[in-house]
Amino acid sequence: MPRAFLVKKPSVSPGKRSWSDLPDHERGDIYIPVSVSPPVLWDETEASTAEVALCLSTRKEHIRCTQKYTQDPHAVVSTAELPSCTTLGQHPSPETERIRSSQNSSYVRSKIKVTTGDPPSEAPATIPSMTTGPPDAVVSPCPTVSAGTSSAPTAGGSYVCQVCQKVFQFQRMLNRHLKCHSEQKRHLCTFCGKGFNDTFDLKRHVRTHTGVRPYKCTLCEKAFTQRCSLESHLKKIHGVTQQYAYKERRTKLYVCEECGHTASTQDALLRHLHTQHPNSAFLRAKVARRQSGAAGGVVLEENSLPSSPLSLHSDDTVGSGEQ
DNA sequence: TGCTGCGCCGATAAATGG
DNA sequence: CCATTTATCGGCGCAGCA
Repeated sequence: MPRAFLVKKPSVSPGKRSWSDLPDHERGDIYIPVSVSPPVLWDETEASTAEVALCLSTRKEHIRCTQKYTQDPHAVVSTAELPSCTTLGQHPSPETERIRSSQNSSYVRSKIKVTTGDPPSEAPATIPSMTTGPPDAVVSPCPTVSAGTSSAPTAGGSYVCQVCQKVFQFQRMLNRHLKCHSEQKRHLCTFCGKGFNDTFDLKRHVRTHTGVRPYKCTLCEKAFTQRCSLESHLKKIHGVTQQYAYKERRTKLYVCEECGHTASTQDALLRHLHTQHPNSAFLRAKVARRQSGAAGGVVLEENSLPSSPLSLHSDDTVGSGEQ
């Protein structure tokens, strides 16, 4: 999908970022952590999170740590052999908390994409009130309000975002798009406090903290957090181009975010979880969801914490595969 | 049965480090 | 400069709900 509507934004050195010096609208979608505390879902049998801190003390150290084990064939093959820094859901030690807080200033960086379509010169952090759109298009409401109150599409059959004037063919596309303008429904990383509009985005991000790298190169020992990174590596380093049709879905990989273990089927992942992580948040969430479904859809607070990476597990690796 | 939200995926931008 | 990492966001499948 071409992204011609994307434009570059002047880079800002993350190490020099001073959030207090920036107006809200320039902070973009970087969440300013208020109180980031992980849920109490700790597995006492797991190793100390001090090792996490050691791995995450700086970005450089973090990379060194993850690369060290990703280049170690013994480390990447078996999930149980992964370093403890890949384990989620452990009680944060003071050291870990210190590292996390330090990361807020040195690790998080702005990656704001700006859409074209004649947006306001200074995109405000708060969504402006609705303005008049093109006469033949349905105008989106303020994203901070309900995104589903637009009427049916007009003869043009288009839905227009009033923030950036982008046009969508379907209302649900517009609703989805409005999230990127909204301050609501942020999914917060418990490691660094960064916010995301999508749980999957948060899940991917958390891998940068945990060291989980599900996508492993079969030709060398490198591993990656994102599939596209692996495909890029295969193409550039090994000259292997994946043969996929345009928009063809790759084989789904079921990832255990507890340790990075991957499975080709949901059943295999569940077996792994039952044997290796019987107290995992994912399994607990699965049980809780079953119970909540029986109780009328009440979601347990523990599994609905938006800031918890563990909360991802409830719909994470299973996700659509469960659907 | 259609609508909607959620989650996943992929394309791609941008930053980083060797 | 290039490989890699990380982040953003549109597209889409699926399940739940009215």
